[in-house]
Amino acid sequence: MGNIKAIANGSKKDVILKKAAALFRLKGFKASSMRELALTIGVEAPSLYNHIVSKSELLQHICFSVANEFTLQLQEVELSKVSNTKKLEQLIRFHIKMMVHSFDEVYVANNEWKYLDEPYLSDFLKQRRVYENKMVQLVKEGILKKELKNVHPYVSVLTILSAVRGVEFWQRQKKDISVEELENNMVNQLLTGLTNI
Amino acid sequence: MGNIKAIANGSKKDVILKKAAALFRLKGFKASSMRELALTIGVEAPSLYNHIVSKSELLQHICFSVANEFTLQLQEVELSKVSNTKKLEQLIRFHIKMMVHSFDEVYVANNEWKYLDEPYLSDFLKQRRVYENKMVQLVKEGILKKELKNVHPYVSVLTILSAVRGVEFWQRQKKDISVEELENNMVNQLLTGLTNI
DNA sequence: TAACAAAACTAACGCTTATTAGTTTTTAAG
DNA sequence: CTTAAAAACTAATAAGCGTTAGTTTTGTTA
Repeated sequence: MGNIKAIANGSKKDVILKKAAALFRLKGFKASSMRELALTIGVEAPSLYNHIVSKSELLQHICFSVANEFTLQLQEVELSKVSNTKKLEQLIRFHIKMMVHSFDEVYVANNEWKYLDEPYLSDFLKQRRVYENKMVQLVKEGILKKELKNVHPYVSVLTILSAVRGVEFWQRQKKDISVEELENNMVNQLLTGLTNI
Repeated sequence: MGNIKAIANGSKKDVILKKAAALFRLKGFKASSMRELALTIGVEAPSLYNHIVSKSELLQHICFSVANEFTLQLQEVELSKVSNTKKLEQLIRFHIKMMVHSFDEVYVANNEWKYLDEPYLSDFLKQRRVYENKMVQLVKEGILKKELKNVHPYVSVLTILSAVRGVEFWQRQKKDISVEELENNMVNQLLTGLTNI
């Protein structure tokens, strides 16, 4: 039929991973068939198995490469010598940028992780829990330093992490607003609110 | 094997719908089989078809009953004679309450609507678009009345609607914080922000 | 050009799926 | 008790799934 075109500096597996992320995002992991994935690549389904181990492996790779990117960025932010408010702002901006530039992958990690097999499922959830707890810690410290209002730290983190996922909807009608505008508006609403006083 | 126990004031179909919402929420629509649904009800899979038309019909019913509840509440809020800020607050609180009290159904409507068949899929998306646009209008008016900051209305609505979905995470560890506390904290963060000044 | 490895192909397997057909059991009314 | 309807059952179907086996084509190096 055809053959898998490797992109510059990327293996054929990378091509499969990219197409898989796009398909899984669009149709969901369970509703995406290996035959359909192969079709978007221009190859027969069994040919994929010369490059990958299984369908599950694709999901694992997508979920953990996203999780690792977030974990890495969090570690970097934690080390930086700025206020806790600024740290939270940096994280919010990073989340938005990830949603914009790696939309398929982030969406899949956010919405399809439940189809991970063990032990990957437990590992993923653990990594996410650690991430959340570290953000909660940032908020707690910000409150102690009087930078932040006396909010419930966990609810605050949960609100932030959910809010940034709203970029998903922006993806569909990105025409009339730039990434910078999106980012600034979202950061402002989360940090300083919507109302005048 | 068994038989479907109708709950007080509800048909057997209602029982199936309730169990379907719970299963679809937990495993996702595509990964939920009619056999497994039947098992949770205590009946063989083909027996379900004495009460329902198809698996798709279950999803349609769940999605549209949720969508209609939100649409109805929005109409009520629009008619009330309070400030636009208060209208938005009422809507946020309603979203949180729905996430708390009809979690399975709202989650399914939020996350599994893509598996709706046509023409239901288009109808659902249209109804959601209308809902979003009406919220955008509330924000626009609030800005004109100087109640609200000069934010980008669409980004603001998208942030609010995503943020309230964060209640999903609260559902897993609801022990150490009450619904009221959750609701007040989330409303405050969205309307007045996280930072001191 | 010969030889070897990589990667494509076709065919098929075993399994699961939603759903239908046909039959038996349960429930409710006269 | 009889009867009719409702709702359960068993068995089976056709379609789709991820994946494997075995074979052929393609690409690379000597």
